[in-house]
Amino acid sequence: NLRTALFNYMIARKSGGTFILRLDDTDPLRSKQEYADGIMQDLEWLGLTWDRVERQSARLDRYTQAADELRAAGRFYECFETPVELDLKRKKQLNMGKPPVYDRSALNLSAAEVAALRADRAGHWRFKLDLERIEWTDGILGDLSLDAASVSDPVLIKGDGQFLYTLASVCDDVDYGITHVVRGSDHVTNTATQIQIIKALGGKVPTFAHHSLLTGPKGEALSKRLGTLALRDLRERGVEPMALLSQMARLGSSDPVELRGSVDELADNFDLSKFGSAPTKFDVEDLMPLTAKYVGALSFDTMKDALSDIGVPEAIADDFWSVARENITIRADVSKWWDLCRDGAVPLIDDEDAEFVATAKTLLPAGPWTNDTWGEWTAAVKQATGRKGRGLFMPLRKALTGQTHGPDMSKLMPLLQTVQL
RNA sequence: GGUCCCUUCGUCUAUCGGUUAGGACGCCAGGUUUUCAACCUGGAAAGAGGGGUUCAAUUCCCCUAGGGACUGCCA
Repeated sequence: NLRTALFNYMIARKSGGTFILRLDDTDPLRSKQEYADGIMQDLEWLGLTWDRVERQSARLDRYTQAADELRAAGRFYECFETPVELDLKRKKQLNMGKPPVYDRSALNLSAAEVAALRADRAGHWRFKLDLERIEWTDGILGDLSLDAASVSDPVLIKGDGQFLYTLASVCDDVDYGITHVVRGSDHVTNTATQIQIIKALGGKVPTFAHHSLLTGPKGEALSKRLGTLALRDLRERGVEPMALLSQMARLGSSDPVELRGSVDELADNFDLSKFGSAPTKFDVEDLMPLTAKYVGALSFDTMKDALSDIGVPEAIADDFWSVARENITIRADVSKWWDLCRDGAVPLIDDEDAEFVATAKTLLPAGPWTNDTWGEWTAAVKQATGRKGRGLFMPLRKALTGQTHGPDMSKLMPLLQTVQL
């Protein structure tokens, strides 16, 4: 969903268009304000700003009018099968090896039969497809076509009078003058029937583009992993919006995935035609290196408050950030380095280095340490032990930080408030 | 069952009949840096399988296999 929104956002921004957030809320039971709020919060977190919001629930009159138009054009007919009956029909067709397409038996009802059925139950309304080959050129998939006979006449109004997504969205697209419909390829079949409805309503058919769907790293449907891939989860894991956006804007295209500073920058080089049509594998873990890169580039001013929150003294906060920034993945990781600076680390000393480290310890200068301390100390240790290079530095790094990786030692030493060596 | 789309290095992809099949990320190896990282250079790494058409097929056609999607009074 994010990818679709992002594509649309970028196309709108790049072409000077309008990005409309449309809430498909025709079903009052399933449409709650909190859901809409959730969507808007996610978009805000990502920095995808919309130019206006449209609610389908506010346009019911318009949909009624559109339905009347279709009826007048003879493209709309009332059906009375119950869901159970329809289900049974489908199963029967399947059993006979036939496609489960609605048989249009409602078309054969006499006026008297319709009257009788109406008295008994509420009918639902279907759009009568022209049984022709529907063709269009997709912005990503190229030339497509679908035989209308292979799909059922779409239901546009439910028995309870509720308008369905297909009618409402087509109607909106026509009224708002939508030029580009960019969505997942799970909608290609819908597109075929929607083209006919748009034409029946006298609207101009927009440009359609269907992007491939993402799968997990092993090619499995993403929906199976959705539990851990919600935007909210990614946010909690510390994934940075720009990392996510950078990934989503390019994954599946022939452009390399590179961290960009803003959505506008991403939009500049965005080109739908560079996307492939095959399902695209997506690995959440790929987001972490991008996040690390983004976080590493964050200015001290941006991090100032966060650093003060974890107790970094103002006097050394700037220096601390410049040391920590390149050694963390997510923002929250700074606290690990601050813990180390504040409390020291349990020394990591290999057996063969025990004697060496003991010697080094006796040569450790008294505080306060400066940027020169590391150089002076290692020089003294080098002279005393004859060690050099990696064999000299690594054991000292491990003794002081308890780790094999980390910041530039000369810059880290002055920041160590405590040493457990 | 039907319909639609798809299949090139591990991953995302380029190639619009003739290429040493290119790039990016990742990976490996060197180099550089008095540490970590970064950086530089180099390297390994691919046309699902089978038939055609053609002087020539990754490219065009067919079949098979595999993947994705749709097949709702959901969106």
